[in-house]
Amino acid sequence: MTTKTDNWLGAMADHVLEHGLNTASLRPLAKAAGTSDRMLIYHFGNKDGVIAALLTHLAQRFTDALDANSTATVATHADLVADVIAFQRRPEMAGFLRVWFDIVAASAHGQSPHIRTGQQIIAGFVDWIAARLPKDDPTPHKTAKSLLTVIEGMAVMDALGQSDLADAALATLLLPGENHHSR
Amino acid sequence: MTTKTDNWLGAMADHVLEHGLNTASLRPLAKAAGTSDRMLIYHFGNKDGVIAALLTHLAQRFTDALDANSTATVATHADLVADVIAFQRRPEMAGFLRVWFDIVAASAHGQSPHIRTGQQIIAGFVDWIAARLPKDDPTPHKTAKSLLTVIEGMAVMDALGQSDLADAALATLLLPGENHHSR
DNA sequence: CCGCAAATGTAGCGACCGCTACAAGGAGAA
DNA sequence: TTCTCCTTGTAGCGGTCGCTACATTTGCGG
Repeated sequence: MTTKTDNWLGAMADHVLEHGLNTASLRPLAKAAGTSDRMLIYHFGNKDGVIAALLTHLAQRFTDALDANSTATVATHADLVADVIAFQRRPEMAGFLRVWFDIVAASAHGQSPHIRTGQQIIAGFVDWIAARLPKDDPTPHKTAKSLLTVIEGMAVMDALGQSDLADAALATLLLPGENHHSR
Repeated sequence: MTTKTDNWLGAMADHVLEHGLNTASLRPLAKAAGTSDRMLIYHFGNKDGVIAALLTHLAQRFTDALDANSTATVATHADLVADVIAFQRRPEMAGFLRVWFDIVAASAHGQSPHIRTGQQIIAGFVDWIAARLPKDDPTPHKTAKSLLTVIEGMAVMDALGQSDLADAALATLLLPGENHHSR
């Protein structure tokens, strides 16, 4: 059964996806959940408890969104990365991207719950990518990590309104033909 | 000559590099600058003016830090990226990284001054990389954009405490030998 | 010196923050 | 019913926020 606090978390997550995580405060969160700040403190202990619960809920939501978009395996690394980027650029994913960079920024400031959630999301993302890699990859997990790093870099460029720069990276890095210098 | 507000900006930038940009408020900023919130509002109009001035100052500082670290050209893309990452991982750059992700997060939320500053920093960074590329690169600017995208992805992984993941990406993406699937 | 405008200090406003004291429901056990 | 404990509403505390009204000082041109 879904508990009352679970319902709250769903509504609060919607609010956070719309308005941001790091600027969220108790009274607006409570209003979005149809309750009061008094109750949030009562059931989660303090604001940190609310944020921690929200973070795990959001991580679960992101994993679910990935699985719901579970495409078949693709032929090339470039195709896979292009698919993921196209997925991230869908309008309904904009909220996730906003919250994602809120998490990354908080992690850069050393906030432990955010770091843990970020690692959790990364781990799920790596698995999801590895499962969709061409079957002949001898080290799919390692390949997935590399591709995800590129994807994150492209997401940064997208956030800065530099999607063209992200696309250039995709073309240069992952398409055969032009290649790298040896020593 | 350096104006009074310039001195303020330097001190406020120090404060922001230490304590974060998005959580900065007027009174602590003023204290760091040796003045009062009253004066910040008087000389910059409002808080947005203070932040905007701080953003351009910080962008200039980052560019200066890059130029001060102006190494010679390197032999391979992997070497160049590895150098940049080693540079970003130096302890004295930690504040910049924190502020950088504050800027990225704010950009993801659509805050125009942050987006503009982010683009400015990216542009300077691309130029800096392009100038250090092996001389035989036919399209150094384009190559620099791709490498910077990887660097940003690695920086995200670093912020999340996943430096090993970043290193794996560097090894797989930019080292010759193992390579990519064709269609 | 005077006059005046720029610069600065002091004090505080109204709003929001996280959180808490206190009392009142509300449901189940005796 | 009555007792008890979990839950909830009301009200407000002390603090910080961005910002402003008002008075005072400072420095410069005449």
